[in-house]
Amino acid sequence: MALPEKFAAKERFMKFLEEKNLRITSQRRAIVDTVFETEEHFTAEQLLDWSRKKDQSVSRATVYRTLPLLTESGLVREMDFGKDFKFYDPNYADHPNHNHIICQDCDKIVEFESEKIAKIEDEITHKLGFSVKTQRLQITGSCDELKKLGACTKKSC
Amino acid sequence: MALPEKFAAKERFMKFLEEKNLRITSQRRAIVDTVFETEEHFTAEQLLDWSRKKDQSVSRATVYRTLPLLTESGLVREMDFGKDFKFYDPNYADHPNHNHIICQDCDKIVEFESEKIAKIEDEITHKLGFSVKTQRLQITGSCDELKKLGACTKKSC
DNA sequence: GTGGGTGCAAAGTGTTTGCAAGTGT
DNA sequence: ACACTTGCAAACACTTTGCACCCAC
Repeated sequence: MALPEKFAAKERFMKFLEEKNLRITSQRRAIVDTVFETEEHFTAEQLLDWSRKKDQSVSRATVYRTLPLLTESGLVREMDFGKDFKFYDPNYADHPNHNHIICQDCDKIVEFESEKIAKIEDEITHKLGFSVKTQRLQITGSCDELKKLGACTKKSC
Repeated sequence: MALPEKFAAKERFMKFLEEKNLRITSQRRAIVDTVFETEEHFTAEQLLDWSRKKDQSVSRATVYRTLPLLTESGLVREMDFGKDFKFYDPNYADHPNHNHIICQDCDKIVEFESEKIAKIEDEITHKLGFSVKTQRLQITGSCDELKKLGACTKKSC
Protein backbone atom coordinates (compact mmCIF):
# COMPACT_ATOMS: atom_id res chain seq x y z
CA MET A 1 0.00 0.00 0.00
CA ALA A 2 2.71 2.47 0.86
CA LEU A 3 4.93 1.06 -1.85
CA PRO A 4 3.87 3.19 -4.80
CA GLU A 5 4.24 6.30 -2.66
CA LYS A 6 7.63 5.24 -1.39
CA PHE A 7 8.70 4.51 -4.93
CA ALA A 8 7.65 8.04 -5.81
CA ALA A 9 9.77 9.41 -2.98
CA LYS A 10 12.85 7.73 -4.43
CA GLU A 11 12.07 9.05 -7.88
CA ARG A 12 11.50 12.49 -6.48
CA PHE A 13 14.92 12.43 -4.90
CA MET A 14 16.57 11.33 -8.13
CA LYS A 15 14.90 14.22 -9.88
CA PHE A 16 16.13 16.52 -7.12
CA LEU A 17 19.69 15.37 -7.75
CA GLU A 18 19.29 15.86 -11.48
CA GLU A 19 18.01 19.40 -11.05
CA LYS A 20 21.06 20.27 -8.99
CA ASN A 21 23.37 18.63 -11.50
CA LEU A 22 24.43 16.06 -8.96
CA ARG A 23 25.34 12.55 -9.97
CA ILE A 24 23.59 9.30 -9.29
CA THR A 25 26.34 7.05 -8.01
CA SER A 26 26.02 3.47 -6.85
CA GLN A 27 26.61 4.61 -3.27
CA ARG A 28 23.90 7.23 -3.39
CA ARG A 29 21.55 4.71 -4.92
CA ALA A 30 22.19 2.25 -2.10
CA ILE A 31 21.64 4.92 0.55
CA VAL A 32 18.47 6.29 -1.01
CA ASP A 33 17.03 2.82 -1.62
CA THR A 34 17.62 2.07 2.04
CA VAL A 35 16.03 5.27 3.26
CA PHE A 36 12.80 4.85 1.36
CA GLU A 37 12.50 1.14 2.01
CA THR A 38 11.88 1.74 5.68
CA GLU A 39 9.26 3.66 7.60
CA GLU A 40 11.35 3.64 10.74
CA HIS A 41 13.34 6.51 12.11
CA PHE A 42 17.04 5.83 11.79
CA THR A 43 20.42 7.22 12.78
CA ALA A 44 23.36 7.97 10.49
CA GLU A 45 25.11 4.87 11.79
CA GLN A 46 22.13 2.63 11.13
CA LEU A 47 21.83 4.02 7.64
CA LEU A 48 25.49 3.20 7.06
CA ASP A 49 25.01 -0.39 8.23
CA TRP A 50 21.90 -0.97 6.17
CA SER A 51 23.31 0.68 3.04
CA ARG A 52 26.44 -1.42 3.23
CA LYS A 53 24.30 -4.53 2.94
CA LYS A 54 23.34 -3.29 -0.52
CA ASP A 55 26.71 -1.86 -1.49
CA GLN A 56 29.74 -2.62 0.61
CA SER A 57 31.62 0.37 -0.75
CA VAL A 58 29.38 2.89 1.05
CA SER A 59 31.43 4.86 3.54
CA ARG A 60 30.47 6.79 6.63
CA ALA A 61 31.56 10.00 4.92
CA THR A 62 29.21 9.46 2.03
CA VAL A 63 26.31 8.78 4.36
CA TYR A 64 27.03 12.00 6.21
CA ARG A 65 27.37 13.84 2.91
CA THR A 66 24.11 12.44 1.55
CA LEU A 67 21.93 13.14 4.58
CA PRO A 68 21.95 16.93 4.06
CA LEU A 69 20.83 16.36 0.48
CA LEU A 70 17.96 14.22 1.69
CA THR A 71 16.83 16.82 4.19
CA GLU A 72 17.29 19.62 1.69
CA SER A 73 15.00 17.80 -0.70
CA GLY A 74 12.32 17.86 1.98
CA LEU A 75 11.77 14.10 1.76
CA VAL A 76 13.53 13.32 5.02
CA ARG A 77 13.48 15.30 8.24
CA GLU A 78 16.10 15.55 10.93
CA MET A 79 14.64 14.80 14.35
CA ASP A 80 15.86 15.37 17.88
CA PHE A 81 14.47 12.96 20.41
CA GLY A 82 16.78 14.14 23.17
CA LYS A 83 19.47 11.55 22.48
CA ASP A 84 23.10 12.31 21.67
CA PHE A 85 22.63 11.69 17.97
CA LYS A 86 20.12 12.77 15.39
CA PHE A 87 17.37 10.62 14.02
CA TYR A 88 16.04 10.86 10.50
CA ASP A 89 12.40 10.40 9.56
CA PRO A 90 11.63 9.23 6.00
CA ASN A 91 7.86 9.56 6.43
CA TYR A 92 7.70 13.26 5.65
CA ALA A 93 7.66 12.43 1.95
CA ASP A 94 4.16 10.98 2.32
CA HIS A 95 2.96 12.80 5.44
CA PRO A 96 4.52 16.28 5.55
CA ASN A 97 2.63 17.33 8.67
CA HIS A 98 2.75 14.38 11.00
CA ASN A 99 3.56 14.58 14.69
CA HIS A 100 5.17 12.28 17.25
CA ILE A 101 4.19 10.81 20.59
CA ILE A 102 7.12 9.26 22.46
CA CYS A 103 6.92 7.04 25.54
CA GLN A 104 9.18 8.41 28.22
CA ASP A 105 10.19 4.93 29.35
CA CYS A 106 10.46 2.60 26.33
CA ASP A 107 10.90 5.34 23.69
CA LYS A 108 8.15 3.82 21.58
CA ILE A 109 7.05 6.35 18.97
CA VAL A 110 3.62 6.75 17.43
CA GLU A 111 2.95 9.13 14.57
CA PHE A 112 -0.29 11.00 14.04
CA GLU A 113 -1.75 13.80 11.98
CA SER A 114 -4.27 16.42 13.02
CA GLU A 115 -6.01 18.87 10.73
CA LYS A 116 -7.42 20.67 13.75
CA ILE A 117 -4.05 21.37 15.27
CA ALA A 118 -2.66 22.46 11.91
CA LYS A 119 -5.51 24.92 11.53
CA ILE A 120 -5.03 26.46 14.97
CA GLU A 121 -1.29 26.69 14.40
CA ASP A 122 -1.94 28.56 11.21
CA GLU A 123 -4.31 31.00 12.89
CA ILE A 124 -2.02 31.77 15.79
CA THR A 125 1.02 32.07 13.59
CA HIS A 126 -0.70 34.60 11.34
CA LYS A 127 -1.94 36.54 14.35
CA LEU A 128 1.69 36.86 15.44
CA GLY A 129 2.78 38.19 12.05
CA PHE A 130 4.38 34.99 10.77
CA SER A 131 3.41 32.44 8.19
CA VAL A 132 3.98 28.71 8.67
CA LYS A 133 6.53 26.84 6.64
CA THR A 134 7.10 23.73 8.72
CA GLN A 135 5.94 22.53 12.06
CA ARG A 136 7.01 19.90 14.53
CA LEU A 137 5.07 18.70 17.54
CA GLN A 138 6.46 16.15 19.96
CA ILE A 139 4.48 14.83 22.86
CA THR A 140 6.24 12.88 25.59
CA GLY A 141 4.23 10.70 27.92
CA SER A 142 3.38 7.24 29.19
CA CYS A 143 2.36 4.42 26.90
CA ASP A 144 -0.31 1.92 27.93
CA GLU A 145 2.17 -0.52 29.36
CA LEU A 146 3.96 2.09 31.41
CA LYS A 147 0.65 3.28 32.84
CA LYS A 148 -0.47 -0.25 33.72
CA LEU A 149 2.74 -1.90 34.85
CA GLY A 150 4.74 1.08 36.04
CA ALA A 151 7.54 0.18 33.65
CA CYS A 152 7.90 -0.96 30.05
CA THR A 153 9.15 -4.46 29.31
CA LYS A 154 10.80 -3.64 26.00
CA LYS A 155 13.03 -0.65 25.46
CA SER A 156 13.18 0.60 21.88
CA CYS A 157 16.47 2.50 22.09
CA MET B 1 6.12 42.17 36.76
CA ALA B 2 7.84 38.88 36.08
CA LEU B 3 10.20 39.45 38.96
CA PRO B 4 8.24 37.82 41.77
CA GLU B 5 7.68 34.75 39.61
CA LYS B 6 11.31 34.56 38.59
CA PHE B 7 12.31 34.93 42.20
CA ALA B 8 10.10 31.97 42.97
CA ALA B 9 11.82 29.94 40.26
CA LYS B 10 15.17 30.50 41.93
CA GLU B 11 13.78 29.57 45.30
CA ARG B 12 12.17 26.50 43.83
CA PHE B 13 15.51 25.38 42.47
CA MET B 14 17.22 25.91 45.82
CA LYS B 15 14.56 23.77 47.44
CA PHE B 16 15.12 21.15 44.73
CA LEU B 17 18.83 21.05 45.62
CA GLU B 18 18.05 20.76 49.31
CA GLU B 19 15.67 17.86 48.75
CA LYS B 20 18.35 15.99 46.87
CA ASN B 21 20.95 16.76 49.54
CA LEU B 22 22.95 18.81 47.11
CA ARG B 23 24.93 21.83 48.20
CA ILE B 24 24.44 25.47 47.47
CA THR B 25 27.86 26.62 46.37
CA SER B 26 28.84 30.09 45.22
CA GLN B 27 29.24 28.77 41.66
CA ARG B 28 25.78 27.25 41.59
CA ARG B 29 24.34 30.43 43.00
CA ALA B 30 25.96 32.49 40.24
CA ILE B 31 24.70 30.12 37.54
CA VAL B 32 21.17 29.93 38.88
CA ASP B 33 20.94 33.68 39.42
CA THR B 34 21.99 34.15 35.82
CA VAL B 35 19.49 31.65 34.46
CA PHE B 36 16.49 33.16 36.17
CA GLU B 37 17.47 36.74 35.53
CA THR B 38 16.93 36.33 31.84
CA GLU B 39 13.93 35.38 29.74
CA GLU B 40 16.10 34.66 26.73
CA HIS B 41 17.09 31.27 25.47
CA PHE B 42 20.78 30.67 26.05
CA THR B 43 23.55 28.22 25.25
CA ALA B 44 25.92 26.56 27.70
CA GLU B 45 28.70 28.86 26.53
CA GLN B 46 26.61 31.99 27.05
CA LEU B 47 25.64 30.80 30.49
CA LEU B 48 29.32 30.36 31.30
CA ASP B 49 30.15 33.88 30.14
CA TRP B 50 27.30 35.50 32.00
CA SER B 51 27.86 33.51 35.20
CA ARG B 52 31.53 34.42 35.23
CA LYS B 53 30.55 38.08 35.43
CA LYS B 54 29.02 37.28 38.78
CA ASP B 55 31.62 34.80 39.97
CA GLN B 56 34.85 34.45 38.07
CA SER B 57 35.52 31.02 39.54
CA VAL B 58 32.68 29.39 37.56
CA SER B 59 34.11 26.83 35.18
CA ARG B 60 32.76 25.30 32.02
CA ALA B 61 32.58 21.93 33.77
CA THR B 62 30.38 23.28 36.52
CA VAL B 63 28.04 24.87 34.01
CA TYR B 64 27.73 21.56 32.18
CA ARG B 65 27.22 19.77 35.48
CA THR B 66 24.55 22.21 36.64
CA LEU B 67 22.47 22.24 33.47
CA PRO B 68 21.17 18.69 33.93
CA LEU B 69 20.09 19.63 37.45
CA LEU B 70 18.19 22.59 36.10
CA THR B 71 16.41 20.50 33.50
CA GLU B 72 15.73 17.72 35.98
CA SER B 73 14.06 20.24 38.24
CA GLY B 74 11.68 21.05 35.40
CA LEU B 75 12.41 24.78 35.62
CA VAL B 76 14.55 24.90 32.48
CA ARG B 77 14.05 23.00 29.25
CA GLU B 78 16.59 21.84 26.73
CA MET B 79 15.68 23.00 23.24
CA ASP B 80 16.86 22.01 19.80
CA PHE B 81 16.53 24.74 17.22
CA GLY B 82 18.49 22.86 14.59
CA LYS B 83 21.83 24.41 15.47
CA ASP B 84 24.94 22.49 16.47
CA PHE B 85 24.48 23.24 20.15
CA LYS B 86 21.60 23.06 22.57
CA PHE B 87 19.63 26.02 23.80
CA TYR B 88 18.07 26.28 27.21
CA ASP B 89 14.76 27.96 27.92
CA PRO B 90 14.20 29.36 31.43
CA ASN B 91 10.58 30.29 30.76
CA TYR B 92 9.14 26.87 31.50
CA ALA B 93 9.12 27.73 35.19
CA ASP B 94 6.33 30.24 34.60
CA HIS B 95 4.79 28.86 31.40
CA PRO B 96 5.14 25.07 31.37
CA ASN B 97 3.19 24.66 28.13
CA HIS B 98 4.44 27.38 25.85
CA ASN B 99 5.38 26.87 22.21
CA HIS B 100 7.81 28.48 19.78
CA ILE B 101 7.61 30.16 16.40
CA ILE B 102 10.99 30.64 14.75
CA CYS B 103 11.75 32.76 11.69
CA GLN B 104 13.61 30.68 9.13
CA ASP B 105 15.78 33.63 8.13
CA CYS B 106 16.59 35.77 11.17
CA ASP B 107 15.93 33.07 13.80
CA LYS B 108 13.71 35.42 15.74
CA ILE B 109 11.67 33.43 18.26
CA VAL B 110 8.20 34.23 19.56
CA GLU B 111 6.59 32.22 22.34
CA PHE B 112 2.89 31.53 22.63
CA GLU B 113 0.45 29.40 24.57
CA SER B 114 -2.71 27.72 23.34
CA GLU B 115 -5.31 26.01 25.49
CA LYS B 116 -7.02 24.74 22.37
CA ILE B 117 -3.98 22.94 21.06
CA ALA B 118 -3.25 21.50 24.49
CA LYS B 119 -6.76 20.12 24.67
CA ILE B 120 -6.59 18.46 21.24
CA GLU B 121 -3.19 17.02 22.03
CA ASP B 122 -4.62 15.50 25.15
CA GLU B 123 -7.55 13.96 23.31
CA ILE B 124 -5.45 12.45 20.54
CA THR B 125 -2.83 11.18 22.92
CA HIS B 126 -5.43 9.39 25.03
CA LYS B 127 -7.03 7.93 21.94
CA LEU B 128 -3.65 6.43 21.07
CA GLY B 129 -3.28 4.85 24.50
CA PHE B 130 -0.81 7.36 25.93
CA SER B 131 -1.04 10.12 28.47
CA VAL B 132 0.73 13.45 28.07
CA LYS B 133 3.62 14.39 30.30
CA THR B 134 5.30 17.14 28.30
CA GLN B 135 4.84 18.60 24.90
CA ARG B 136 6.88 20.70 22.52
CA LEU B 137 5.63 22.44 19.42
CA GLN B 138 7.94 24.37 17.12
CA ILE B 139 6.70 26.23 14.11
CA THR B 140 9.18 27.48 11.52
CA GLY B 141 8.17 30.17 9.08
CA SER B 142 8.59 33.70 7.81
CA CYS B 143 8.40 36.72 10.07
CA ASP B 144 6.77 39.96 8.91
CA GLU B 145 10.01 41.42 7.66
CA LEU B 146 10.97 38.35 5.69
CA LYS B 147 7.56 38.30 4.04
CA LYS B 148 7.73 42.01 3.14
CA LEU B 149 11.38 42.47 2.24
CA GLY B 150 12.35 38.99 1.16
CA ALA B 151 15.13 38.94 3.74
CA CYS B 152 15.60 39.94 7.36
CA THR B 153 17.88 42.83 8.22
CA LYS B 154 18.95 41.53 11.61
CA LYS B 155 20.05 38.00 12.26
CA SER B 156 19.56 36.79 15.82
CA CYS B 157 22.01 33.91 15.80
C1' DG C 1 37.78 14.59 -20.52
C1' DT C 2 36.19 16.95 -16.54
C1' DG C 3 33.85 18.28 -12.61
C1' DG C 4 31.67 16.21 -9.19
C1' DG C 5 32.03 12.01 -5.82
C1' DT C 6 34.37 8.71 -2.93
C1' DG C 7 37.02 6.43 1.00
C1' DC C 8 40.19 7.12 4.38
C1' DA C 9 41.94 9.06 8.29
C1' DA C 10 42.70 13.24 10.60
C1' DA C 11 40.54 17.22 12.47
C1' DG C 12 36.70 19.61 14.63
C1' DT C 13 33.20 20.69 18.06
C1' DG C 14 30.17 20.52 21.81
C1' DT C 15 29.99 17.89 25.96
C1' DT C 16 31.60 14.66 29.61
C1' DT C 17 34.77 12.82 33.00
C1' DG C 18 38.96 11.35 36.16
C1' DC C 19 41.47 13.29 39.52
C1' DA C 20 43.41 15.84 43.24
C1' DA C 21 42.26 19.72 45.87
C1' DG C 22 38.59 22.55 47.99
C1' DT C 23 34.27 23.51 50.70
C1' DG C 24 29.33 23.46 52.56
C1' DT C 25 26.93 21.38 56.25
C1' DA D 1 35.08 15.19 59.42
C1' DC D 2 32.81 13.71 55.38
C1' DA D 3 30.64 13.68 51.34
C1' DC D 4 29.68 16.54 47.85
C1' DT D 5 31.94 20.07 44.40
C1' DT D 6 35.18 22.20 41.89
C1' DG D 7 38.69 23.44 37.96
C1' DC D 8 41.63 21.62 34.83
C1' DA D 9 42.74 19.10 30.98
C1' DA D 10 42.23 14.91 28.77
C1' DA D 11 38.84 12.03 26.85
C1' DC D 12 34.54 11.29 24.24
C1' DA D 13 31.18 10.77 20.49
C1' DC D 14 29.23 12.35 16.66
C1' DT D 15 30.12 14.82 12.52
C1' DT D 16 32.93 17.26 9.10
C1' DT D 17 36.80 17.83 6.00
C1' DG D 18 41.39 17.63 3.14
C1' DC D 19 43.28 14.92 -0.09
C1' DA D 20 44.36 11.82 -3.78
C1' DC D 21 42.06 8.77 -6.56
C1' DC D 22 37.75 7.53 -9.15
C1' DC D 23 33.76 7.61 -12.14
C1' DA D 24 29.16 9.42 -14.06
C1' DC D 25 27.90 12.19 -17.67
